[in-house]
Amino acid sequence: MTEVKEQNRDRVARRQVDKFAERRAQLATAALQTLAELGYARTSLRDIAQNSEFSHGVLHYYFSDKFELITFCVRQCKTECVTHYDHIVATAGTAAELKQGFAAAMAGTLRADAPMHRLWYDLRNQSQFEEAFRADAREIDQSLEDMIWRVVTRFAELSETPPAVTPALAYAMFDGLFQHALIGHVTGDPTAARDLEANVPRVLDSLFPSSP
Amino acid sequence: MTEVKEQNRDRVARRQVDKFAERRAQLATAALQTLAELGYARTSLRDIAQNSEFSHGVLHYYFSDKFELITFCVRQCKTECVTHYDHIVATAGTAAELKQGFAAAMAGTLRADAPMHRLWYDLRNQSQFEEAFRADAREIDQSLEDMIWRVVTRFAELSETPPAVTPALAYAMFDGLFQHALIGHVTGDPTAARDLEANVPRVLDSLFPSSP
DNA sequence: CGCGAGGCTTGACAGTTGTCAAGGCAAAGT
DNA sequence: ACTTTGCCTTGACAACTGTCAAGCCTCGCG
Repeated sequence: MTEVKEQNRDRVARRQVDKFAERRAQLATAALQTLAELGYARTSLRDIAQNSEFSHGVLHYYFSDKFELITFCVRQCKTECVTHYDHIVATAGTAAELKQGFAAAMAGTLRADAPMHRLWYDLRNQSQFEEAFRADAREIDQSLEDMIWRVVTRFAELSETPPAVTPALAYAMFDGLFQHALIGHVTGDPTAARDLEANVPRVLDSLFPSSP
Repeated sequence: MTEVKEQNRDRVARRQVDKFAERRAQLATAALQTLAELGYARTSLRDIAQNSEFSHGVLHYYFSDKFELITFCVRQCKTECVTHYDHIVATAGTAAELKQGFAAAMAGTLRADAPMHRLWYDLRNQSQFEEAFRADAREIDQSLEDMIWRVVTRFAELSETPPAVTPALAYAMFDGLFQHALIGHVTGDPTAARDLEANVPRVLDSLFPSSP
């Protein structure tokens, strides 16, 4: 009896926790969409609420303050960003295939998720001014570096050449490449994605001691 | 007599124009300092005025609105950023000297002007959200690209090897490199500047068809 | 000397922002 | 049927923002 009661209470509690987490995610999605559209500087809590189906008061029911909301958003942003290239690494059978697939994936996400990416750069920049964001931004940056490094090392395996750079350097170069393509793409350069797709293989090659 | 009068009036007018321009520059310097410290998102006109020796009303005497002030700042930012490497290009006598001088200059300005640089990245990011900044950001970006390209072509001359990349690609890579070093430096990584100085030569070499 | 204009301060305005308390409403529990 | 609980809305608050008009001070000119 008491046992049954407790079980019920547990189940209810768990359902509530799930629902709570679900709502948080839902609101975070609305927040991400708004942030990606307006940028960090111009996004208010009311803007975010208006982009969801709730009123502005809800945000303080699910998040303690604006920082917690945005931090939560950043973490969710990570999930969307990081997993993009891993299946390419897994499925590519040859070095050339990996190279081309990687370039195509970068150009693809540039075209498809440009607002998301510009938001990521915005938030990473904010972390230079706002200490509260640093830990999360650093964590995401690290997992992006890891992701790039998985591509590089897999390419090294397939082409049987050891890479000539550190993970950090490889990431810095691809990130610079991508960011410039993004700026071009967002500001209306129609060839930005194509140029990126053409440049990624060149940069990837340059990471290895060329011996022709 | 009328001639003398007119000459006087002209001189007075010119002096006023000079004084006007001087004050604008002075206020822009205060604004730049504030922006570099707080970031675009958190800088108000009152913050800027408090960082100068005037009151907040002055800003609307010298600038029509906030956008004009910040745009003016961005242009002034350019002047400070762009001229940094040109004397290295002019004075270097050998390829090795240029390579080392360039790396040292990058590491030096990273250490000395980190807040300025993070502001530049902030503003360039804003230009992805705020169309009003795009033209100026693009212009600065272009002159930075040109500056990098001067280094690269000079290096090509001195080492008698043609570069294997486009100006845009060269700029993207050095910019990525610098930006990651900046983030590291600002967020407390003590080796960021040293790593940058070590990596710049590698990247510079990688821009040329290596033939060992 | 008076006076007009330029340069700057002051104070106020309307709008926006993050925050939070009071309350409504429906579903679950008893 | 009554209460409790969780979820959400509403409305208000104080602080802050960009903007601008009114006025003060000072300097140079007639």
